Amino acid sequence: MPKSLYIIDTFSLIFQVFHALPEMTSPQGEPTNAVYGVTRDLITILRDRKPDWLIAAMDVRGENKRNEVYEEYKANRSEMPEELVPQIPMIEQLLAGFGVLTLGVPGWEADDVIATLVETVADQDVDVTIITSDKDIRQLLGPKVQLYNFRKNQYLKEADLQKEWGVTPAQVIDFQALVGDSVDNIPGVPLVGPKKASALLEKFGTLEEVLARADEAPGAKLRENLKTYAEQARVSKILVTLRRDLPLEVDWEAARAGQLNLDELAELFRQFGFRRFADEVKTLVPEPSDPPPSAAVERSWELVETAEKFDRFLSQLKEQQQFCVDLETTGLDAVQADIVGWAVSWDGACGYYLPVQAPPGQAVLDADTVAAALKPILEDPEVEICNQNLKYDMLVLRRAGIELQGVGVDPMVGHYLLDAGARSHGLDELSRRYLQHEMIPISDLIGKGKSQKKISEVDVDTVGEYAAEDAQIAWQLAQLISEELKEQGLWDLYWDLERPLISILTALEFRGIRVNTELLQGMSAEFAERLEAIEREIYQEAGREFNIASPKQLGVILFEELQLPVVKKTKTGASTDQEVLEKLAAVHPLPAKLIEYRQISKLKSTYVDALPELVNPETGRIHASFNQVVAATGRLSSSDPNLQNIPIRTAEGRRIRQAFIPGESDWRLLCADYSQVELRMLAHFSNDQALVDAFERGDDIHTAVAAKIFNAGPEAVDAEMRRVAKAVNFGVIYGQSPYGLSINLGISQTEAAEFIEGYFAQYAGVDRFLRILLEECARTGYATTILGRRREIRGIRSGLGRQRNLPERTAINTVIQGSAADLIKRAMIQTDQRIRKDQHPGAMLLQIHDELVFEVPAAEIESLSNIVREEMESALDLDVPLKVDISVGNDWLNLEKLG
DNA sequence: TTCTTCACG
DNA sequence: ACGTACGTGAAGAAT
Repeated sequence: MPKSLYIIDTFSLIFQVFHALPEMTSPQGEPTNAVYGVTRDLITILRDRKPDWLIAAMDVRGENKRNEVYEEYKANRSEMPEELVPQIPMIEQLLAGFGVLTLGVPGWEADDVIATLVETVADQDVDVTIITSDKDIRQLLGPKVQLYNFRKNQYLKEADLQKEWGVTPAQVIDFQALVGDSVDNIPGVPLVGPKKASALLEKFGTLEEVLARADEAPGAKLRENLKTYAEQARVSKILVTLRRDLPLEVDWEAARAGQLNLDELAELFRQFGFRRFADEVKTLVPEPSDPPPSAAVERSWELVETAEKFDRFLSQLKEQQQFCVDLETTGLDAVQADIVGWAVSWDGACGYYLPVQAPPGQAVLDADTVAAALKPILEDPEVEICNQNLKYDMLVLRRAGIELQGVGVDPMVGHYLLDAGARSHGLDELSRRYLQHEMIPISDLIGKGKSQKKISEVDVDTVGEYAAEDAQIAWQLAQLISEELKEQGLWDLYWDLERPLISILTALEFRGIRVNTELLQGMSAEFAERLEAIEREIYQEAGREFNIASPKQLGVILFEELQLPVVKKTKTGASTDQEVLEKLAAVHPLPAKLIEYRQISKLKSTYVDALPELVNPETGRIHASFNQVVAATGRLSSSDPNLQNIPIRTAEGRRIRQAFIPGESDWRLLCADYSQVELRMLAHFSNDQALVDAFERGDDIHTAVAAKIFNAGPEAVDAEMRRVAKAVNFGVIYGQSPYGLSINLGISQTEAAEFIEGYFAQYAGVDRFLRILLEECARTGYATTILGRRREIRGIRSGLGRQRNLPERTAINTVIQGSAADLIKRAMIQTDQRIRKDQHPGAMLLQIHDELVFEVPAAEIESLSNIVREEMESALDLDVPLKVDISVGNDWLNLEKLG
């Protein structure tokens, strides 16, 4: 059986699908029709053709070599359509996800790459199919080479060429040289089209023969042209001749078709909004898939399970200034997990595993002995320790009485700075990406589903191999990512900001926050009663019982049975969200009750009932996670539970805050929040005089802006004017559109547009800043914050209208939100340093984007408040003052403002 | 697992 | 003509 090679003429395919398909957009609003078309075609090829190899030939930027022969070559090519430009990188990601090898040679065209590939396999038993609509490539046709046009679903073989052009593949070049090509601006010979070219070549055989015997051609004008334009025909021939000898190294293993990265594809499809492809691609992976080639470094590992081995290990470890520690533990929750074993590596090549828990009959080290021996090393600030997600290990160690000091490079956190928007910063993904190494899945050890084993029940050899691999790979990644951080100018941001934050977050999570569970249980009972009462009223109004929590069933009640109007739709049906219910409340009593039900039920299930479940029985406190690598803007996020979204906006919800209390009765909570940080950032960046002045005077910023846009004195600003100004202020930070503002304020789009115009007229500096921001982002491809944190943003248009698309809004918001995140991170570090230097008993408990919460002995409120205010207000030196408001109380609800 | 809804800055 | 502020996490229903 001959093998089959499919080669995609990538840009030919892209242009075809782009023009064939209607406009489509991703959930983010980026155009996706070409991406969609390419996806569909790739799936079709892999599913229906099952090629052995699949290669995408690309044009690569660089001086086009054909221009050296003929300046005008492709001179009349128009620019790529605007809607297609952002789709090219998306398609590149897609090809990578499908595991399609892409090949290109700078300065040469995809056609030449294809010709070279065809030449490379010419003497082998390989059938080649080239996916293209390009006629130039017909010169490659042969007994084993065919072309395929996807849109026409049409193959073109050697024999078809004879029918269509009346020439043999060997004559294609001469044929095109005579005919020319207006698309590529190849001149050819005037008066000669396909028909005449075909006739001439049939009679004379070759171009040279045609030119030599021009006198024998029919027609006076034709004879003259063949002589006059002989040289032009020869140049044309050079232009259309594809190079078959480009320097091309083909990695045939990488070119093997069907090596899909399903995780990556799933993520891409989600991003692009291609729901139906997700399942389809799963069927394309041959089962079982062969593991890809292993890492470049030869790795080995040793089990350290006896006292003698441990002594030898320890003396070696003491020599190391840098190493990686990875703990295997009994659980995922770091503040409840015990150590099962220690994996250590200091060169990526050799790894060690020290078991302290194992199945009966297997030798282990004594847990306390190991911890005691390692403690001084881990607590030596001169020893640099790295690991993937080091915060986890630090938390487990804290519980074992060890406070790790020398935090080095955490590849996860480092990678977050390199590519904040990456789908994953996980070890598996980084290993694939940086080391081309597929890691042992944890499920190989403990299985999955309900038959999962505990890791302490798995034999030490199996766990050891797995654990040592983790430590070794993390060590290698730490080296590679350090280098890349340095190359990209992100090292200082890592070392001075994110790295110290790892320790701070560890301490904060370890400490946790005390919660009054009795109070919450009381509220739960109260809410339960109220829900029952509202439920009865709802059933009465609806005329029957149904599941109120089901948007689908509720839709039936509202829009079919009660015949209320559909206000807006979701993907799956009529929307029943709060905005809709508020509108419907005007015409029926039921929606108002639904709003109340939803509110109480949300509070009960998400907070009142969930929080007590998360109280750690050992500490009586909640130890939430603060994640450093989730938010693409640089913010932290919180989970298990999310303590950054505890209700405050409604009186009913705010009551939940009463349950958050200091750890001791004579302690208090102290909350410090930045006043208007994002608008201050905007003022700083834009240096807009009016805005800066307002902050320097200490004006209420919304009132000041209202006065400006309504052209009134500040004393004349009423509540309504201030409300409008506040919405406009928020809008600026988000890259507002008149539509968005009109919805927010409940006014017409025309009015909204006028407010926006008014704002930018008064604050011309802001207008200028935003234009420059977008211009820079379009040029560099990144939004960059005040401390140099970067987020890749694709799809910024260079035209600078005020109507902004998603990438533009994202860019604006990322710079502002991200800079505010930089600010508070630095404030956390400064404050933490001061607290430790002054040996202050106060402790940081929470960070909520622009706010820090501490607990402090009542007697030390003033001292802590001074530290916090000073450090927060001086964390960055901006062109506007920073203002911090501080309040103190016995719980998180009843706070009184200080000073 | 995905969708809808809603809590926060 | 279309869809529309930025960034998160969690619960419950539907798939």
